[in-house]
Amino acid sequence: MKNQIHSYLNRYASFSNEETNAFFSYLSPKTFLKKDFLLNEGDVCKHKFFILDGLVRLFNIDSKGHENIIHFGIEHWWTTNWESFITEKPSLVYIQALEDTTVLTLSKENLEKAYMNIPKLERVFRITTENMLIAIERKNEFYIKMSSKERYEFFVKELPSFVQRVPQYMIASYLDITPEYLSELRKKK
Amino acid sequence: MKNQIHSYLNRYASFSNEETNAFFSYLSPKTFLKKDFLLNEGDVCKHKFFILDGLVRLFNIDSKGHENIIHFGIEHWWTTNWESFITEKPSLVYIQALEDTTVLTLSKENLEKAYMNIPKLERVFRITTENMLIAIERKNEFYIKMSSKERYEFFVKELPSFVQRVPQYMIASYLDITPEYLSELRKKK
DNA sequence: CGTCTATTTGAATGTACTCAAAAGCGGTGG
DNA sequence: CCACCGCTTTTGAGTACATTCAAATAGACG
Repeated sequence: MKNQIHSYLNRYASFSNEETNAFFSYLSPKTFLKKDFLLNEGDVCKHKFFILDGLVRLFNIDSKGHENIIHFGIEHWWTTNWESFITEKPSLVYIQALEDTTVLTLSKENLEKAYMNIPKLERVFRITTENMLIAIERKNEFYIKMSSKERYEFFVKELPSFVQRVPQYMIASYLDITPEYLSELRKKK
Repeated sequence: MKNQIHSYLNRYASFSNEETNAFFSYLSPKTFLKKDFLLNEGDVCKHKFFILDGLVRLFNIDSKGHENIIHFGIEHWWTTNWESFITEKPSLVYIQALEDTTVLTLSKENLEKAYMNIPKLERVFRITTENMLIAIERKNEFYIKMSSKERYEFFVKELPSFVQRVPQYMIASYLDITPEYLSELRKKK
């Protein structure tokens, strides 16, 4: 698990073992059971989570009481509510484990310390944030142009493991399709 | 114009006049006439542009020959094709001036030099990239939930200056509405 | 004033949603 | 091991939202 962190850091700058260890010391492992919340609506999101094992969803509940899934998170991904984490305002979303999930937590406090002690980290996080930006924009461009059917087919093709692990109505929510209509689409195909 | 840059840099770290000047020396002004392209599809995007005055659009052309506007850029905003700029792959999009536009260009080469000479810049760009990420996610969440009508009303309310300066069919494109339907919506209202 | 571009209008169509109800499926207790 | 309960998925009818295509009208600019 330290390996994963080491290779993550060394993608965009070179870190000695000491530096990796220093960074690692800011992280602490935590386990959530299925249905546990990593973050509740209304709370300030004080951590980034590096998922070692498991699956989470980030969602909100709208004025009609409907859950809207915004992201999934899976092994080897960082997940957090960026907006709340950065602005330190109460979260509008929930993060919930869909399976028993083990994470490394990185508190905002520790992250700031880490930036101070290992300035090279700024570069790593600058670059990985840029990459996320690209990924989000690319996803948007695809999704906006696609019909519901195409979105679903794309999802199945790109993320087959999610199709196995996530109930269909949650996939529908993520793709902004009603569960009824997704069911129809699957039949037609 | 150096003021704008100075205040931009000092939002997230403190820069001396010397450092600001050093950064400024990496920038070079350039003027584009209305309809000129800052970036062509197929070219690698080698610059970030800080818009001093004017208005640009970033768009692609889909398989049916339709233009799809992805972003607008306006005074005091940075604009670029992130994906091409970062990956150095040919751009899938165009950036075009909708008015006569003056920018400061920052080449990727110069930006890398600047990171080397003024490491604090990593922090500034890390933070501003995070802020962009938040802005994009927030926009998505809003837009996904909104009907065409709501999207248009939101746009008019949030960005009234664009409504003045951008032709209606381009606003339709940006909001993913056909120009015909946007026309209807405006009538109904 | 004429030409080119942008906007509006209208009819027909398609895509996706709502609501209600039925069917399927998995786990739990008897 | 079966029966039941709760949750997920499917089915179907009716409807709303938004698109396509074609054509008319309006506006901007030389």
